[in-house]
Amino acid sequence: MPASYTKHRSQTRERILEAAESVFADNGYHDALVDEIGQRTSISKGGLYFHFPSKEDLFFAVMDRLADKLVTRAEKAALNAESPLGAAEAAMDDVLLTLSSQKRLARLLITQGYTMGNAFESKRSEIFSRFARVIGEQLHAAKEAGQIREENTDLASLVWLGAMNEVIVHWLFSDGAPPKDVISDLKSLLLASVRSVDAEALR
Amino acid sequence: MPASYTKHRSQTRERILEAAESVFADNGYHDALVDEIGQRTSISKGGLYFHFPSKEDLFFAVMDRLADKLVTRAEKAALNAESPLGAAEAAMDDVLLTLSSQKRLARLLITQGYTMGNAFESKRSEIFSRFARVIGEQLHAAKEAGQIREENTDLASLVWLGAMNEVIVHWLFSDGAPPKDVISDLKSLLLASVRSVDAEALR
DNA sequence: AACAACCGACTGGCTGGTCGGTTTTGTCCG
DNA sequence: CGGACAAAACCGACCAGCCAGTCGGTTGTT
Repeated sequence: MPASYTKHRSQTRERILEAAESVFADNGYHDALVDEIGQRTSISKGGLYFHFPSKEDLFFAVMDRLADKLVTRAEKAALNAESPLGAAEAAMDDVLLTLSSQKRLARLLITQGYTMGNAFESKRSEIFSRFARVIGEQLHAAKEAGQIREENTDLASLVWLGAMNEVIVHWLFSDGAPPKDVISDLKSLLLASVRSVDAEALR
Repeated sequence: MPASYTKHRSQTRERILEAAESVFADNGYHDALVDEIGQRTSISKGGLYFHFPSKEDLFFAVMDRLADKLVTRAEKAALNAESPLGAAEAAMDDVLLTLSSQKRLARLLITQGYTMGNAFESKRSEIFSRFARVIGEQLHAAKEAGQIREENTDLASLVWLGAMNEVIVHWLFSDGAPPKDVISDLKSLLLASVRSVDAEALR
């Protein structure tokens, strides 16, 4: 296989992933038609199946790519913070802002993890675990630094994740109400859930 | 229509709902076969379609029935509490215990709201709103009573709901680890998220 | 020539829903 | 009481639409 193939090949893969993302986001896994992904890509069904063995694999690739993008962004945002707790807050902020500015992505990421029957629920779990880990690491560091009271940082990161998830879902379903101040309220709620009494008194 | 029909009629409906609940819980909406519901009920497909106009309607009926049961239980549990915040805690406790003792129900309720394509996501939203309202009412009362600091009780109820949801999902996907002390840790996290500083100091 | 990349008409399995027919249940009357 | 009648309840073989995946063939690249 000549080397220059691989470049063009990955370009095409990317084009397909892009189109698939939007089709899955619009319709959900079941109602998304492989043919429509073909149309938006101007690649025939046969072409698609040359690059991805099945609709299912394509979907997984889309989800992974999406999670990569978000986690990378969030980690980068966390780097600029001064304290561990600040880092956790920054990561949370970044994810909330990103998702709330891209309704389609939010819908895809949150909603569609479930949509493929029992055999595939684990994919949702896998991706959410990645997010939980990012938060969890910061919380753990914050505990070491005495910034928080909470012992169970793994649980706390789940709580944060779940709360963020639910707030976004709620926003997804109710019309396009932008969660301006909701985000800051949410942050103070979650910070309060873990912050130590000392730190609380300082406010 | 003779009056005595209706009794037998609702019995049969109940039998169908029961079987449908278990089939949907096992397989998810899409992979659940109407024929299998028929088999478990010993009612033919035609019989099912006499009682429910479509698979979709049957699913909705199952979800509504489930939500009814849970909300009723939770409200009852809340009645026995001394304070509003205690009531919120009791309701949370009840739901967590109920769901964690019935994995299949939890899976159905939490997971399957999404599984029917974009047109039906609102059902999930509707049911979750009912739960949020139960929590929200208690939190609001707690605010009036000065038990909590948080202004935005609607948001707080979403946070609680989302956190509970995520913890349960996590438990669903990781093996059968029972969330014994996790529940009490979760409760203290959530209470801390809203409790006023005064109350905190009293602990 | 050889192989990658792509094409698109076709098919095969699947399953919600239908419908003409059968059985059961309740009612009415002689 | 019983038997005739109607409506409800139920049956299950069948149908029709849908769509992921296939495959023999074509085009482009090295």
